[in-house]
Amino acid sequence: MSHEAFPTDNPAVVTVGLPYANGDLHVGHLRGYVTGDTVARALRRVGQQTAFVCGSDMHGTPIAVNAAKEGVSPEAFALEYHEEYAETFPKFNVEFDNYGHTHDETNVETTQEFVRSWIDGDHVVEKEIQVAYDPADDQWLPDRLVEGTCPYCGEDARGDECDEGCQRHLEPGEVEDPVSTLSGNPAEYREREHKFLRLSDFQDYLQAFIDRMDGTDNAKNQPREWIEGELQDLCITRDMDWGIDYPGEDGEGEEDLVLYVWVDAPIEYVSSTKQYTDRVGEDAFDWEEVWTVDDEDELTGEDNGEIVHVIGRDIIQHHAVFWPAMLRGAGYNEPRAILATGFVGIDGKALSTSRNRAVWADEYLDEGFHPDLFRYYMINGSGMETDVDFSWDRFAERVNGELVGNLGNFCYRSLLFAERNYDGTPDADVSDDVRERIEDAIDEFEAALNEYRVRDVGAVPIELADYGNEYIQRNEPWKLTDDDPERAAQVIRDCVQIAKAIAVLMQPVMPEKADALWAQLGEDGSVEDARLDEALDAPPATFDEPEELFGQIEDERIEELNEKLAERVEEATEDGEDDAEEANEDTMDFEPESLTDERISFDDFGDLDMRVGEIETAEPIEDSDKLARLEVDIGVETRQVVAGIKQLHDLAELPGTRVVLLANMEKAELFGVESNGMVLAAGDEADLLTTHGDAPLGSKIQ
RNA sequence: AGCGGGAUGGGAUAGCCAGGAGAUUCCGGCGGGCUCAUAACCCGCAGACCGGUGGUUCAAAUCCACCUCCCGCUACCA
Repeated sequence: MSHEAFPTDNPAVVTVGLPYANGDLHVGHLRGYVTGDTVARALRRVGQQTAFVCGSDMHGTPIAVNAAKEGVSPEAFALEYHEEYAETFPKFNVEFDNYGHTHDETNVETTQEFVRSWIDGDHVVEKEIQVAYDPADDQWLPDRLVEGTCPYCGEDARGDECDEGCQRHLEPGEVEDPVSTLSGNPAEYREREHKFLRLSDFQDYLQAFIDRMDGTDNAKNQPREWIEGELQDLCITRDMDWGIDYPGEDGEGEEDLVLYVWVDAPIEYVSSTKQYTDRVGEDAFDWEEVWTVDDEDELTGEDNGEIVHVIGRDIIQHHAVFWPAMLRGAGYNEPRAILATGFVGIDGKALSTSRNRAVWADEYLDEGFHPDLFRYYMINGSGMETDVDFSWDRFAERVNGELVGNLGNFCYRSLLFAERNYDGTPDADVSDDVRERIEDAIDEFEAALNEYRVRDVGAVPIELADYGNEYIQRNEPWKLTDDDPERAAQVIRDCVQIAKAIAVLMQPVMPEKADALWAQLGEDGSVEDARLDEALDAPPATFDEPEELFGQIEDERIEELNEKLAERVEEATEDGEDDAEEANEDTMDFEPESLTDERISFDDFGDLDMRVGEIETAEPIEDSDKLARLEVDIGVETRQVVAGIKQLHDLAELPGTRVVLLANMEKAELFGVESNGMVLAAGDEADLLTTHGDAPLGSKIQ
């Protein structure tokens, strides 16, 4: 938009959101890294100097908690995952120029420099807040280090959110009956002074920034609510040992405070670029040309480097609000674009690691599938912004149909025909039509990249192969070899040229397969080093017999994989690690109330007039969180009842459900609606009582 | 609840920002062709009036309003 088209004279940095070193990688993570890698490769294709950097996110309370559970240090715990990630990414052809982590020396230094800049610029304020504290262990308990009871719904809740109950976000100090996640000791709240970054200092700046930033619609629009409203101060410190020390004034009295992970996490983008420069030298890539601003007043000037962030759509605010403010406060450059990808689902349902409804990175590779197939599926499956569903069925369908049948088949039949009849590229000129078609493909590649239409970038070679199949079919060179050899040579020359163009254009999405095709054409080196317009240069006059680029995935394979996945999900459910129904998780920790000692007489029981009924209608009561208005047929008449079950049941499914109704309950009026009776239900989840058989409506409970 | 994103032939997806001849591609169905090629490839047909209701316009899948359903975010979780 407001930016100069790629390639620019400045270097670019492409980043992907840091993986949190807390668990194995699955296809959901991989989508982002593949997208970022493809963007970086495509930028290089058009001649943009580009560094692709990332690193592991090592800090934060979840890692501290999980490390404690395993009895290892947070650093050792996180490092293990860090190394796993560093090894896994290249296996998916995600090749970072530098992959660091937030706990390394570079990031500690850079982060502290940032914070000092904010302090010097008077953007940091101090405030007293309530923090949970474990007096027995002399331990502060920020964020998830404390758990207790949700003040809103009474469910067990973590310190930061009511994760099992009402899903509400909880402020520090809100959780009732707090206990330490680490020791289980009861906790108390204490006043504690913390540091805050005054985001409102950057309000005007952010408003201008969001207007000139490029990227996906969600990334450009979602932050507006915050940026155009009142910006709260961001608490940037935590009472923990694990993290980067708050630099403070002369180190006095601040040594027990570390920085909030969302402070040092994005700064790793800068640190990782620095490390890249340290390794290759400033002449090869100068991090300062990208990250620092030559002229403070010229943020949008042409001298600044191009920063492109690829993230998941759940961390937009952090990258489009906090991060630009952090950069600005330290005198750094701003992002040119933020690309927020959608989520990945499995077989039409949400991916769930606890239920093991996931396809793991290692699993995919262990099954022997080529990484480029996965990359293709993720990039070409749908637009970057929308959620994409992964299923082995679809995977096989797309690989077999689009890669094997279309792209692979075209290249194979063309090169094989060329090799058998001409020993390589026929001696003829490329026809004008084909030349123009390839030129169009190159133009579309560049245009799509400049608008961050990554899917369209990936579609270019496929569409070219489509054209190729059509072209070869229409001209039937196999009929011409005898009748019109010159014409046959011409057609095959065109086809070989198209195959070469495909190799160049498919490289960002399928780098390894592109190289394989490149080699089959008899080209030297890697297609990675070929410029985009080399797609039009003549291929070598001779090359060897080609091989099939992609192999069919058999139906039996897919059946196996589906079964494996289904079994795994079932196992995870049976093991009770998690359950099919959200609510069942509560059942695990459920402790029934102790029994009442007081006994009642049979006559007392007889006072309760309970009847079998059937729900006829169920509709929500406006302005109420829980209440629903039910009409229940109890044989002799139909009763209107108000019941607190709105959140706990799908009202649309209730009509037809048999229930037990206390008919002689005193009448009540709730939210202006009369309740004439009471529907019996069990527990906090209001599990409705029903009949086992088919007792007629109106039957008395006795 | 507020904000953001989405709802398109049987399934999956594009188009919407820059409104215009009853809409893309893939899978599936039907009918042809070809045989160089991995039962691949090519051509043709059937099938959606583009979540619902209104509005703007000569013209709307595309703009506006309201509604329904799904997903995300809502600031000191990562």
